[in-house]
Amino acid sequence: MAQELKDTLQLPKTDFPMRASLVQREPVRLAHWEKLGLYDAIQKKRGAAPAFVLHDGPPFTNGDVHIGTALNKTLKDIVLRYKSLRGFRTPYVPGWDCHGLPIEQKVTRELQSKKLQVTTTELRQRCDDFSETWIAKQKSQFQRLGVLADWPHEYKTKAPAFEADILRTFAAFIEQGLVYRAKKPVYWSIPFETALAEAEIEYKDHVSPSIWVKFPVPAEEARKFGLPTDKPLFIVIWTTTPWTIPANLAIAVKPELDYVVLESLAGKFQGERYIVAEGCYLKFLTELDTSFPASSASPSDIAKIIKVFKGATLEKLQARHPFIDRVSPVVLADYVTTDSGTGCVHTAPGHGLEDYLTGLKYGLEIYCPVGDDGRFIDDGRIPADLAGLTTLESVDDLAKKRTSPANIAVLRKLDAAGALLAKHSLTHSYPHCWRSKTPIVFRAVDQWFVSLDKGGARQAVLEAIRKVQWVPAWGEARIRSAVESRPDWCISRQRVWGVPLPAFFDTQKKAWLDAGVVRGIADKVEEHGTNLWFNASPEQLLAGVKLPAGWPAPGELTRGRDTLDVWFDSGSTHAATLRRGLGGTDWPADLYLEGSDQHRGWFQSSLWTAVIAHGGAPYRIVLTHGFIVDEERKKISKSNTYEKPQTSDAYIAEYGADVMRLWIASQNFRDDIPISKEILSHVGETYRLFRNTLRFQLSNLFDFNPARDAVPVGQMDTLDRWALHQTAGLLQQCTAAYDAYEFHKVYQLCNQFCAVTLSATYHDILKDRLYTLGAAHPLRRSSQTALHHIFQTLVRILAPIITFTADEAWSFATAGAEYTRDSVHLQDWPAAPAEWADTGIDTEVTQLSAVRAAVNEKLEGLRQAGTIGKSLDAAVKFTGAPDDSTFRLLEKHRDFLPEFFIVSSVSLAPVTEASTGSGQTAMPAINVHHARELGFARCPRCWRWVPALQQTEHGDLCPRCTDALGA
RNA sequence: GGGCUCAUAGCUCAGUUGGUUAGAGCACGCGCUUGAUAAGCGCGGGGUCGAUGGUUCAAGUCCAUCUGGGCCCA
Repeated sequence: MAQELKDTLQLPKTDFPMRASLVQREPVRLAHWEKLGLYDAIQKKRGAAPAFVLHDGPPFTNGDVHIGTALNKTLKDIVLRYKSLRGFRTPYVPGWDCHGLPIEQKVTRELQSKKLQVTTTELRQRCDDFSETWIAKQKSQFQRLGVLADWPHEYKTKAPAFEADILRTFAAFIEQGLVYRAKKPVYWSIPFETALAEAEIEYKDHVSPSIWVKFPVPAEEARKFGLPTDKPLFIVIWTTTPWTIPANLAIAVKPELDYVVLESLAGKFQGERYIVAEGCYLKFLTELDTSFPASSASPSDIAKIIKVFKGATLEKLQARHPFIDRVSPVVLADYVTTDSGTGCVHTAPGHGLEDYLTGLKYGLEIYCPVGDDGRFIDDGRIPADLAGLTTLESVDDLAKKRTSPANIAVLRKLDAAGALLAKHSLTHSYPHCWRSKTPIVFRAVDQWFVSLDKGGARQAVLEAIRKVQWVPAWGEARIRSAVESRPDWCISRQRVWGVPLPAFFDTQKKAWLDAGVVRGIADKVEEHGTNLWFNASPEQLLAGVKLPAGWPAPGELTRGRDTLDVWFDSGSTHAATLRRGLGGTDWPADLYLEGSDQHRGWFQSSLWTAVIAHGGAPYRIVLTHGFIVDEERKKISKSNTYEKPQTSDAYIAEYGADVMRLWIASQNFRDDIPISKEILSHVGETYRLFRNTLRFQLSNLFDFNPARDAVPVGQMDTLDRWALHQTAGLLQQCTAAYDAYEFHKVYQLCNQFCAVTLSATYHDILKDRLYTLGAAHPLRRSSQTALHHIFQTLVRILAPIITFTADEAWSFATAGAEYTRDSVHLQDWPAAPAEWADTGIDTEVTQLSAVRAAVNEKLEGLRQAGTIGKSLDAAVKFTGAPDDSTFRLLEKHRDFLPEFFIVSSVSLAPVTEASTGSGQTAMPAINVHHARELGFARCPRCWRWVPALQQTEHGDLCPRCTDALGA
């Protein structure tokens, strides 16, 4: 009997499964899209539309896609899918960053472990293979995320055409006279006679000499700077690399630090005065006199402070080198500390990066009297007896903890000059060559640089920055400070896996570099790749290239061995893709979207190359995201407890792509982006909310054909019009959020909309009329019309984010099947007709909702007391003043109230004498009872309690159900 | 150490130009329903708005300092 009645209801029906099974089913949809040629179909559809070009920052091709990279690619995909729905043509050419040390190093280490010796060409080939392998893997991992892209037109920085464009960009730099050659200190391996990168350095304990050296301050200098002149005055420095003393060109002090003139009162240095930082003088005294402070003597017994002053006052004081006849001026540097040494730092611009930068600032020579072989060069400026001595500590030296010949000789010189105040041994962490295991030296070698100020380049870049829209806005300050503070760009690397820097050298080792020649070589590279540079002779390389006047004959030249900084590769991506119009792109890009670390990286390298070579920024908008952190907001790679999965695939395998995409959308990505099991499980809940919301709508539209059954908005029911009004609001707010790239707002808005507006309110109320009315009842059709519109709106709002699920729901809605030839991603962004908006209805329903909440509160009391179960068991009675606004509103919608409150009856009792007095705004009093108490009977079909049932062939039914059955 | 940046319920987010008892969804707890059912509904508890000091009649909101994160430098 009950079953028979149930069969007369219009119960929801759909094949759209409640369970998503994303992990299993997403790959099937991917294959379906592949078959449809979805990317091409979207491009074709928008073929004539204005373009929105997002230029892809290429991921480095040396490992699996990290969750952070997945975040980046997914954000790009969300942006593009949204823009595409909005009607833009959205070409997306993905890129791959292929060159660089990490790959070269991995390959080299692998070769080493196999004890293989290979040629440069072979090494490069293996790097190429390595990169290619990861490109294939990463590509499938990106695709698994649902990233839609023009994979056939992808760009690779190692592709010959791309490499040629890098060289052409470089040629533009040369042409403008920005490229020059100068020395810069690098890590240097003496046994291999090669520069090393940071990654090729191993830090190990090392025993070094620790020496205190005094630099005389001539009396006339002391006078100029207001220092006492009656006794000998020295500035004291400390170092652990005595061999760099011959290259000393300055002494650095910290401007805001206090310094003292200290007079020695005892021992062999009695009567001498030393300048050291105040914070260092006690320690310094300990070094001078080993009996202090172990003895009972107080510091004041062995030294006294004559004067105290700020470091800044010493700037440009000219001290003297201890054993070479030249000055050593005092310079100011912020990195000076009192942690070790004397606060007066020995500065040799040719032997240290900080020293080098200070040297540049003060116009000091980048002086390096040490050759490729690690030996002092007889340059006529260092003492002749030092020439030829090596700075290398042999394996034997290291074993016996002996120091290098160069160190020993310099120590002797210092001692002979009376400049050596103290000498000890110090065990500290020191960089060693990863292959020879010997200590490295810091040594200035010739490098190629780009002048960033010549021709006003820096100003032009700063100007270009102003014209770009930075999101968030602080990005502008960040890149500005990076651009303002960066020194000239060192573009040469002593590496193999990269684009060769096409310079030639004559027999005198003079460098030859010319824009036209570089272009000529670029043309050859475009055809043959850069292996040509490593394999061909200079004659072959230059064959057919017009040499500028004055160049030596090709036969007298050798080719340079440097490669270009990989930032030059990445800085050329816009030229090699957008300017070539690859995949239908244009220059400049509308959008660059990367992590905030790229302000100093790719955003900057791209900006310099674009401004210098092409006169403007390569992007109109730069959007940045933060970094992924764990539940404690610590960087994910530092998670200490256990090895957490960090690859995209590991998360996909557990949650599926749509949940991961929804997680990404849920986060305000401008800040740090936390990830944890808890967060993902909450996102999973929201995913189910969205899925079930769509499913409810789908399942209740099973018999609805919009062409046949749709009700014009003007004839729709009040509640349905309210729902449309709400939907219009949702659409308007979500559109604004998408336009501002604030996807987390879309997430919050949709969440609220689905949970509150729909599930708890609209859908819940609708069930009665959808299920129990006759199929074609106008009210039922009205609601179905609204559901249809809402579904169409919601599914498209969600489509850029949960791409798989939205497409799946779309297919069921339009074709009644899991897959169809059409796709939600080929549709247009929804539009809310003006007639959807009805502020009057919205205001009234909002007011009624407040009453509904109060009614629910009362019902809960009955439920807790065990009087009623479902709200349909209840009858509600309002008692209030007839002129009360709420009461009047209730009267106006009197017939609609039972349905709205989902109860069986609502009665309104006006009380003429306002018993409560002044209660103008007071809610009418609410009384709830079981409908049975009114003598009502329950209709077995619709479960509502009514005053009387009627006999029908289906048994006793309420009048409405009788009508519905046409009985 | 420096530059930029973040800090509101267990989680993710709102909090307009400083103005009543700081909001939402989810999660959690207690029920209901069994005609969205590995679903749905109702009610409820939960925050001294990172800390301290200041400006103000009034501060989550403005200022200073600090603490703890993040990115980039050193």
